Amino acid sequence: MASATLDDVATRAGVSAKTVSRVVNGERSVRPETRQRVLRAVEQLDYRPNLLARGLSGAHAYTIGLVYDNPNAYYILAMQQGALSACDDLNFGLQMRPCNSKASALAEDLRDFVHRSRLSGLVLTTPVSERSAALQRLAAYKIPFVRIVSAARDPHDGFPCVYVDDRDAAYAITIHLLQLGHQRIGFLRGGKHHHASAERLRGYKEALRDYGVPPRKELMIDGDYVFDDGFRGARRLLDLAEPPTAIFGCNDEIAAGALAAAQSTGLHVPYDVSIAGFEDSPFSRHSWPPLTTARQRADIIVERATRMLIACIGGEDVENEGFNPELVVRGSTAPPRPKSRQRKRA
Amino acid sequence: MASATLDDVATRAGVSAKTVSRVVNGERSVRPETRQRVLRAVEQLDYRPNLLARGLSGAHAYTIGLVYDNPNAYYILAMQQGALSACDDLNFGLQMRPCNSKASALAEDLRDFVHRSRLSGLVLTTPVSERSAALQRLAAYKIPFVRIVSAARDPHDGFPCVYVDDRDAAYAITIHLLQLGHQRIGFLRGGKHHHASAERLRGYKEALRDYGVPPRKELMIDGDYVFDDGFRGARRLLDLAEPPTAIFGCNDEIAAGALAAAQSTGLHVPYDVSIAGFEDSPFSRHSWPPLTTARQRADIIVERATRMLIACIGGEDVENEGFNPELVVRGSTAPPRPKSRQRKRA
DNA sequence: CACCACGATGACAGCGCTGTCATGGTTCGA
DNA sequence: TCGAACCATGACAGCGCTGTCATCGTGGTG
Repeated sequence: MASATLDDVATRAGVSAKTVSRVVNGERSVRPETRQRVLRAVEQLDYRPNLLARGLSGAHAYTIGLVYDNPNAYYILAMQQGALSACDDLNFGLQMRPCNSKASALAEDLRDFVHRSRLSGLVLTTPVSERSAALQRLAAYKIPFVRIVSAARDPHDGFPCVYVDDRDAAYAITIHLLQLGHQRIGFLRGGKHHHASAERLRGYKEALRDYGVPPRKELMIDGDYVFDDGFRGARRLLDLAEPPTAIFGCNDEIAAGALAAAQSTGLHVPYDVSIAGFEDSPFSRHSWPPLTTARQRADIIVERATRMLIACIGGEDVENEGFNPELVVRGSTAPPRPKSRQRKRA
Repeated sequence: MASATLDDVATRAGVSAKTVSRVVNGERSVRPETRQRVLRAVEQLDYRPNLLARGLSGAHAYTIGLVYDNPNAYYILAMQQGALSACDDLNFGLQMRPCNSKASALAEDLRDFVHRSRLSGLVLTTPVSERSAALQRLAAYKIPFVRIVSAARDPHDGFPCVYVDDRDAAYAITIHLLQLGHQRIGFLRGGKHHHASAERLRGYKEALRDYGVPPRKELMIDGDYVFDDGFRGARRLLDLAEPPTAIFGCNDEIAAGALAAAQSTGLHVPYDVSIAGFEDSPFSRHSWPPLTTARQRADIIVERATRMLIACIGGEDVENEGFNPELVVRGSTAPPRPKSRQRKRA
């Protein structure tokens, strides 16, 4: 009924409880032969360490925190899934924590969160992971963390991270639009305080440059990662004297807003205007037409980050790792209408 | 630095640790005067019980589990928010757990989850809360739980619950459509194994009956709570010889699918066909046109359920409580076109 | 060969709390 | 008036684990 304890395993393996503890925690100084005996006993008894006891006794609770501040439900859920799967696998607990990344006392809020539950460390997702002052403070508090950032390359700044090349994916999307024949491509930017949005903007600009298309200020519109800003931004673009023939939204929700704006104006997507998003959230699959976008496997990315964090906590050296989102072409992008038939509204 | 312990509080209040424990846990037998002294000390030291120690020592871990099996990200997130806010407030921990409600060993999976973390109890959300065989087993395992169910009235079945009157809300939505002048109203049903979907269907039928409109088999289509089924179902409805002038989707995602189907067929919503959803998820606000729907405050409902559960665990008697979703009218519903102009496609 | 360093292991205390039981004081009824 | 019943409180052990330190055996070194 009650699950096996360290002592049960120790008795069965003919060693002391402390030795079992050593094996379970992957400490070095155990003879391979002893280790084998212990592992066998662990398996036979289906032993699983009691997180409560571990936490009470040890220096930390063998539990990590997943910290997010994001309006995107699908994204958060995917991240939770990824973190949960890593934690389950490695016998760690998981605390999920929404937070306010703009709070001035962010680092202190997180510190309290960590101390209260004696957390072993944090996985910081964007945009929390981009508040560099807070990161410094967390490091000063000796709180281990792994962060997920938007960068083309390993930042090599001393903090472990998983980096996602948003620039590259935005570049690919823009190239896709250019290859379809679009020359006037609107860009709806998301969250100024998200580094990812700057990276995506960069990818967009670099693609234009490589195709010899001059960037135009009036085609780039600021906003937040929300539907309404996508809607408003797209309206502004479509009301221009010379409106864009394609719109690239900085994430799927923005793109969904743009799609709604186009439809509310009587335009047909993709015939009158092409629309692309970013993220491959269900949004992009569940609109009509479904959105061309960039697939980001948040679950896999966060699972990786979680494993890195737990390795760090265990004192292992870890290497930063990069991910590339991939282009997903769906029905919301098509070649522009020939000039003569442009701007015809239903 | 390190936070205060029971002993610190005890010393300050001039009592034993056990007495502080009694006060903190709301046990009866403490003199009001002593209680006051202790509470003052607790406040002064900003004492918060250590969940790890509590769990290790006590019969349970002062932590509850939130169990869900739902494809709807917004819904889950809202529920998490609600549970978190109650737990934070009451010094309980929270474990969030997706699960497979169709698993035959559901009760045993949950039991293992509870035992492994020594959870104090579970909040069961739909459809997990509707697997009555599993509920019986959980009760037999002596696992406390509070469930959220779809019912017009307190079920009085001995298990505590929060009940949501889906029937009533579906009735209101259908009446809204009838009052606009619709006579042929399609119904896209969601998840057969969700009791809520049966309740919503019931509300739909009862509204038709009260308006003297005969229900028609061919206008009610089965499916799951997913976009694709909404899309396919709506296509089937719109392809009928005499298609409906309004479609009621069993949740917002289904309705979004129906919306996409209508648009993909060249129909204009709401002029050619009205569409209503259920749930008030961002989906319903972020489509074009935004969806008429029924607002369900999942966060508030789950917060209430969580408080009930914790009260139960503390040995208090609790009363079941009901919630009514409310009708939200948006742009996706309008009077049907006059007969002569119907079925004109763009 | 004596000595030391080091690797492998175990004994033991204690993390912060609650459950159990004991204690002393008070109240109540016969 | 006395004992039973009861209330308020405290002493103490122990939940399952890890950190610290002690112990023992081994191999290398001068």
